[in-house]
Amino acid sequence: MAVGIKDVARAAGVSPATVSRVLGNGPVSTSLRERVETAIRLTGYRPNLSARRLRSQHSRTIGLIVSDLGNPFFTALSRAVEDAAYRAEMRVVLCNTDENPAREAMYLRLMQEERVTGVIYAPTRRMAASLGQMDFDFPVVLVDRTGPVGRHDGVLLDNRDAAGRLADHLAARGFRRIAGLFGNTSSTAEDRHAGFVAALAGHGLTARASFVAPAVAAAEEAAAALLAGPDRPDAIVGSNGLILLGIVKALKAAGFAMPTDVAVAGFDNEVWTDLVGDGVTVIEQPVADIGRAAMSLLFERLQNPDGAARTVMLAGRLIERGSTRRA
Amino acid sequence: MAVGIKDVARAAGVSPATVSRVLGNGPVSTSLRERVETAIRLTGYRPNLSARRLRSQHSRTIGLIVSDLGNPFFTALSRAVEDAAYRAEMRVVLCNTDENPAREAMYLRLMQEERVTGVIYAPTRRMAASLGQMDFDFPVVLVDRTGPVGRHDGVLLDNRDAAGRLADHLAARGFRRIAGLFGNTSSTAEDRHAGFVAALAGHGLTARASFVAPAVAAAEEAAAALLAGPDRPDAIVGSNGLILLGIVKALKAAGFAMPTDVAVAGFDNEVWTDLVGDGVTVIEQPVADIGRAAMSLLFERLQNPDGAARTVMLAGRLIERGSTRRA
DNA sequence: GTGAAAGCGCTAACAA
DNA sequence: TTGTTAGCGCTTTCAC
Repeated sequence: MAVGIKDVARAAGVSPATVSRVLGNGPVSTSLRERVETAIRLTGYRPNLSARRLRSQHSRTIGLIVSDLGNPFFTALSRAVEDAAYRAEMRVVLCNTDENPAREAMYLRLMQEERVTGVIYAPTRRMAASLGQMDFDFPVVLVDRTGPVGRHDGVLLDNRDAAGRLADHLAARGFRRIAGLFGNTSSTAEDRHAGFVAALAGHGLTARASFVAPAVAAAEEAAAALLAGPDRPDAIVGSNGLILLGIVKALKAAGFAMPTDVAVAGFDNEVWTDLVGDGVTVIEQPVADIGRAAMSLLFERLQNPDGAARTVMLAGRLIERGSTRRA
Repeated sequence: MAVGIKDVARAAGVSPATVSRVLGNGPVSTSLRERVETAIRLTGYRPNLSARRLRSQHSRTIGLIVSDLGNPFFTALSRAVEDAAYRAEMRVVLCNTDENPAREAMYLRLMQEERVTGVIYAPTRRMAASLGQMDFDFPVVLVDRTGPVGRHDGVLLDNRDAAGRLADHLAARGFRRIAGLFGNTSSTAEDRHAGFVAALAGHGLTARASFVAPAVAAAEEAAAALLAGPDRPDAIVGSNGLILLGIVKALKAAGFAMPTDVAVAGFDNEVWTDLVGDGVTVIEQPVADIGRAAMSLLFERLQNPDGAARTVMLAGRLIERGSTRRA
């Protein structure tokens, strides 16, 4: 059957404690360490992580709870987090909630049962509301989205600013009948909406904004309705990469060309955005920086559990492409 | 401090064993069960998974080791696997190796230490070669790629057939100077290469095939070289979605139009493929089916550990689009 | 149906 | 530096 620490100890002629010290880089003489290491190799011993964690009371595991792995933003984020964790010799449990609060709750419970060291978490708006009443035995760092004020650390894009710059850009290019599709599950989409509407108002323009499920199909449908309806917009904005894609698909299906018939712009510099037509104007997010910042906040919080909650805000970058060129 | 099973037992006036039975849906009278459940709620008790796993000797965890989460094929696969696991009340630990054998080895070791119930795994070609000498205490199901013959269950696209159909399609459309870029890390790319070359030979054509890193930048560079070199191909094929994207980007950068100057086709029906120009001809993989089949194989193997290794092969679907239309 | 007792595999505390 | 001992929090006998 499975070989345990005692078998290794016997094989090396030492006590289990010494084997344990070798495993944990504890103080062991070189000669014993070598004997133990050979014994480990010979027996094919693999330490049992459950036992280690139970005894040592720390899991060296961080939970990453994202809302949609089908969204390249979150896959990029995951990589950055995993990378940082790897360097810190920690494991990452990756949880995908599909913007479903029930799954979020399930995963939060799981994280508690796993006794994780910390969690990095992009909550839905609905779950963020309940987050205020919940207590966790580990620090939680929110990414991409906000939660109850002052309760958790967080890393965010400056969404209002970025959306405002998008609005300014469209207004400056002479577009006037501007519509926007925003996700209906995140604080982030709300913030982008607010920044967008406010900036347009500053130019004396009224935004035609609506909230949709942050998914390609839903956005495509909503965009098709906009295009078929009366008073067709001359520009449409999407609040994330999936929504933006839906808009572009709807345009294509309806046979509209991109800057000429309707201008398009949005968030997330996804690979396809510079491939379609003359490219789609987007706000690029510093995704890797967001992931790294979240990990830093988490580690700092572990050092200093009682400091005040901090929110790091990063700036987006406007990439102007053909889809908003003015005729 | 953290509340344990004993605290709950005390609060409910029962023994720890009874609380444990409630947790595990064991035989408990309704009245006691209710008392225990209230006590759990009142105390905010969360069972310690490490302790449960240690004692019960099963982790209810499956490991999913994929080679590139930046590849939509693998994110789609992950969803299918996670979905099936969720229904089976199992957890998934998602591991991304970035086609790096060192990371694969690290994760395989981790899976052993976690005492996972089973693993679903897309190995690099290099790691697949060493897989024959490795022994695991859990079943391994290979996905998308093959390993040592007869050693593990597996789920695969019928790659030779699919690549052959792509070749036939191009030949039938009258293309003659056909080049192909294939990934250099997977058995799958090899198989596609073989099927492609063989099918073209059947039409009396010689394929100009080369192997590149399965990533956008590498493919873009290789494609640019093909386009700039002598005897420019009239069609280029990419062996997966990332490579295909690189090819399309190179064409765009060089100012070539898609069916007219050079035809393009490849694997994976990614979202952008029907958006660029008149669409890119692709082989679509039944990704969700692949994931489900892998989970089925895994569960069946757990039931019947000694049966012969099985390989499930699924057919791809050719989607003809504008990028291979003949002038 | 319920409780008492043993022990999963390891590491931490203490002693030597 | 090394070994001995105890016990992390739970589930699983085994009695009743």
